[in-house]
Amino acid sequence: MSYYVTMGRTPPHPEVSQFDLQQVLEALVDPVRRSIVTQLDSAGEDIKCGDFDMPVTKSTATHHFKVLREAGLIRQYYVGTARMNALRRAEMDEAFPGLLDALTTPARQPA
Amino acid sequence: MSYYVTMGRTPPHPEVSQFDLQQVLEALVDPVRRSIVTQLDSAGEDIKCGDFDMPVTKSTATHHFKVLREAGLIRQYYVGTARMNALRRAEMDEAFPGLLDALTTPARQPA
DNA sequence: GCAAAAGTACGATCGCTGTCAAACTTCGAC
DNA sequence: GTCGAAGTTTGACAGCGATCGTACTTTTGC
Repeated sequence: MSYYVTMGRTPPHPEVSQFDLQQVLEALVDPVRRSIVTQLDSAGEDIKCGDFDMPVTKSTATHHFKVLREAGLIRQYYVGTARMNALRRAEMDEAFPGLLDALTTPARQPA
Repeated sequence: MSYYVTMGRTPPHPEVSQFDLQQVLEALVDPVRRSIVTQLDSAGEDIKCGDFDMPVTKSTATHHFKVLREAGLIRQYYVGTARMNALRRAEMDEAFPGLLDALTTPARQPA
């Protein structure tokens, strides 16, 4: 367990300047992934992969986290064997003002 | 050419109370459809199907308009042989405040 | 060291959707 | 009425992406 090894397990994260609207929308259009974002937003704190409420297997969950991470929506880091997930709120707001607000705010009319 | 016939050609439109976020996002995730919405928004007036700048054939365009209409994003009506398209801005804002703003406002950071 | 826990990687399905071409319908103009 | 313009409908096709199971890796705790 060295610092180097830990870094080697840190996946790549895009910078704000690299955020792409198309990619972000493709990430958010999936209900499971949108639920992940919503849970992170309402929790207000980082959540480990295994602690989300999700109707899919672990391998599928890994896929969803990867899509969210590569779009810039979440930041992932390890704590022991657990992978923590943090919502990149401020950075998303900087790139796409109002977008996350519109999606995390409960809708007015719809059922 | 009677009033009845004209009505018979009017396609069904959902009411605001029936708008569904999932459906709206699925409509807006497609670049061609998002471009349609953007063009309507910046034009500020109704546009006929044939007057949009689109990289697809007519039959594909028909499909895209249908998806947008069924999601509640546009309202369609006939004027002669031309089918006009109106952005349902106010109704969308009522159902999902800030969503269209976030998508029609040019992004800050991204390329 | 070893086993268990937590995720990841890889292949394989499988359904959905964006696309087109071709045939058809509707309306307006002449 | 005939013709052209404008869209629609239908069927086919291709590619993508969500899903799962299985095998693998990494770390912690004993």
